Amino acid sequence: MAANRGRKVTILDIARELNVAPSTVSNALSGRRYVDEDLVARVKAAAERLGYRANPVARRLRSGRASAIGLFSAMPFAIAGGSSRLGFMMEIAATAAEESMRSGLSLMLIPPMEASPAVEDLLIDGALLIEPARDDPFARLLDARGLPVVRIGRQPGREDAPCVDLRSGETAALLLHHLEETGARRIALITATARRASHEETEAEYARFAQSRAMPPLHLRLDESGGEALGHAETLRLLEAHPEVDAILAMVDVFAAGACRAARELGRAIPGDLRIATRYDGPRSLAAEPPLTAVNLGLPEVAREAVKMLIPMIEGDPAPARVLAPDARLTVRASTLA
Amino acid sequence: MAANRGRKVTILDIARELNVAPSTVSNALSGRRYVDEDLVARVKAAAERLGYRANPVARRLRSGRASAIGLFSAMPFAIAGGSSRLGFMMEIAATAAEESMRSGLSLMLIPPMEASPAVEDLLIDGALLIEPARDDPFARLLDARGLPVVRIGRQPGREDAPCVDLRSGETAALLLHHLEETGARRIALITATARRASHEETEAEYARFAQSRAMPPLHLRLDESGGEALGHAETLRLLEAHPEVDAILAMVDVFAAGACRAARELGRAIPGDLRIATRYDGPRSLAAEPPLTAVNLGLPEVAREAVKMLIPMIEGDPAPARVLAPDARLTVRASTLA
DNA sequence: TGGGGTAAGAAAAACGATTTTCTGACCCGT
DNA sequence: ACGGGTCAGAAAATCGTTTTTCTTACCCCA
Repeated sequence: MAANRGRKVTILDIARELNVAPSTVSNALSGRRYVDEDLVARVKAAAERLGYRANPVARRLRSGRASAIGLFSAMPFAIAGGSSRLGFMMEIAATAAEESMRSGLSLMLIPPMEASPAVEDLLIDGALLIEPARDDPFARLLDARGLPVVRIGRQPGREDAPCVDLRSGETAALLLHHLEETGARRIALITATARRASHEETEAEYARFAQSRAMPPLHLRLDESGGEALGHAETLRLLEAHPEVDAILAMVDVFAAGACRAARELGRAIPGDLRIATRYDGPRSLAAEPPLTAVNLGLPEVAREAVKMLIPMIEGDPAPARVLAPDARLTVRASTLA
Repeated sequence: MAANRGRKVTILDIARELNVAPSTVSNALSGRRYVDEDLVARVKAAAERLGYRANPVARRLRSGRASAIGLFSAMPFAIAGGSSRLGFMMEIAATAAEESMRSGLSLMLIPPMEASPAVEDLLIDGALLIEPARDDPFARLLDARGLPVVRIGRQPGREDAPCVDLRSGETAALLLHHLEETGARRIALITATARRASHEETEAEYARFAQSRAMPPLHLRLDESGGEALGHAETLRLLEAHPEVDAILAMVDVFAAGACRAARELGRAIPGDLRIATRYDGPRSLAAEPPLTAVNLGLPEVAREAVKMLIPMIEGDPAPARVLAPDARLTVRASTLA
C-alpha cells in the first residue's frame, strides 16, 4: 500500500497520522515502554498502511553500534584471491558468520585487494584479522581506529594482542616428523617472504629439526603473490641444484602445487623419490596432482573461538587474552603415502 | 594521545577546541567546501591531537545508505553449513565481496541458520539471494522490506525478478549426455524436495531426455537437510530395487557423495557398473571417493554479474533484467571416466 | 480535601555528522 | 560611493530514531 510519493515513511508520518507523539510511536512499535494496547494496535495498523520501514542506520545512531564485525584477510591478493579463493579465509568466514550471527552481529567480508577499502569508514564494531604479518597494514589501520581486533594467528611483534594462536611450530613439527617417518632424509622448506607467525615459527622449528638431525637446512622464501608459477619455477631450480632433496615442505598450498608440477616434469616420482606436504588442507591440496598430505587446522573451531573472544571486547570488557587452536591433525594423502 | 575520558571525541569537541563552527570542521576534514588551508591544518592537528574518529553510523544517517549488501544463502542449514561449507555460497562470496568493494560496498554474509537474523534490521542496501526456492522465506522478507534483490538462479514463481540465470536445464543436459556417452542406458535422477529452479529445470530436462530415449524415468526427491546420510540410504534402496540402473545424476553434491558410498558397499564398481555425476564442482565432489564428475558453473563470473546488476538497482535505476550465466563446462573425473 | 504516587502520553534532548542557509567583510566596476 | 558579487566562516536545519524528562490526569489513603 501507500504509494508514498518519493519520501520515505518515517515514524513522524505515523505520529502525524494518529496525532500522537513520535516517542509514543517508537514505544508502541518497540514495546520498550507500556503503551495502551489499543493505541499499539492503531500504531501498528498505521505503520502497515503507510508502509513504514524502520531505518536501521538511524536506529543505530544512538547506540553507536554497527552490530557487525569485519573479517580481514591479510594475505596478498594473488593468494587469497585467485584459485585459492575457497581457502583459508572462506573456511573461517563461514563459521565466523554463523557464530557472530548467533550474537546478533553480522559479518563483513573484507577481501584483500589492491586498493584496500577505507577502513575508517567501515560499519563495524570489531574485526577478525587473519594471519597478519609483522607490518600488516590492516592491523595498523584497525588499531589506529581503536577497534577491538582478534587476530587469527599471532602477529609477530604484537605478542600482547588478543589472538587465537594457530601453533604453527607444532604444525611444522607434525609435518616434519611425518616426512621423516615416510623415509625422508633431506627435507627442503619453502616458506614466504611475508613475516607471518606461521612462517616464522615454521622456520624456527625447521632449524631446530635440521640441527638435531645434522641435516643441512635448505630453505627458500618466496613471495606469496608469485603463486603456483613461482613455486614451480623455484622448485625446478631447487631440485636441479640439490638432487639429494627427497622431501619438500611447502607452507603455502599454491607453492606445494607448483612443486608437484615441477617434480613431475623432472621425472621425480611422488612420493617414491620425493615427498611433498603442505600446511593448509584446502581445496588446493586436494586438487593437486597427486593430492597433498596436509594438516587439518580445525579452522571452524578457530573461527568460533575468535568470535567468542571478540564479543566481550566489543562490549567494552578489556579482555586481552590468547586462546590456543585445537590440535592440528595430519591428513595423509598420496603425496607422501607410499 | 588524548586520554578522552569515557566520552567519544566528536566533531564538536574539535570545534570547541578551536572556537570554530562544527560545519567548518566537517568541511575542513572532508574537503567538501573550501576552508582556509591554515585552518584546515589546525583542524587536522586538533583532530589528531584529540584522537578524533568519525562515526560511520552518524555519517550515513543523512544519506540513508548502509553502503553494504547482503549475501543470503537460501539453502537449509545442513547443506550450506556442515561439510559443504566451502561450497557454493563461499565461492560466490569471495568474488562478490571483491566486486562490491570495487564499488565501495561491503559484503555481509548471511548464513542460513535455524533462527534467521532480523532481516529488518540488517544494515544493507540490497541483497544477493542464492538459489531461492519457490517459497523462499528470505525472498519474502527482503521484498517486504523493499530492498533491491538480485537472485542467483531464477526463483520459481518470480520469473519477473532480476536474476542471473544459472541455466540449469542446459547443465542437466550436459551431464545427461555425458553419462549417455560413457555408456549409461538407465540413468536415475536424484534432486531435492526444495523447489529451486535448478531442481525443477533438471527434472524437466530429465523427463525430456528419458522420453526421447524411451528410457523409463527413475527419479528421487530427497530433503536437502538429510545430507550425505540420506543420499546414502536412499541410493541403497534405489539400487536394490532397480539393479538395472547404471548411472546416477545427483544434483546435490552430498547426495552424490552418499551415492558413491552406497555403490561401494553394494560392490558396484564406479564407473564400471555405475557412473555417478553431480552438478556443483566444489570441494565435496573432489573429495568424494572416487572424485566426481561435475560441472564448472563459472560462479565467480556469476557473482560478478550479480553484483553489477545490483548496483544500479541500489542507485535507484529500476533496471530489472536477466543475465545468463556463462556456459557451464564439464569436469570429467574418475566417477564416470572409464 | 490535600498530598503523594502512578500512569500514559507529550515534549524535548540526544545521537554525530552533513548540508543548506545566513552573515558580514571585502572587492569591484560604474 | 553604492549596488552587486564573491568569500570564508557561523548558524541552523536535517537525517530518523531512541531515551530522558516533563505534564497532566487520576487514584488512593490519611
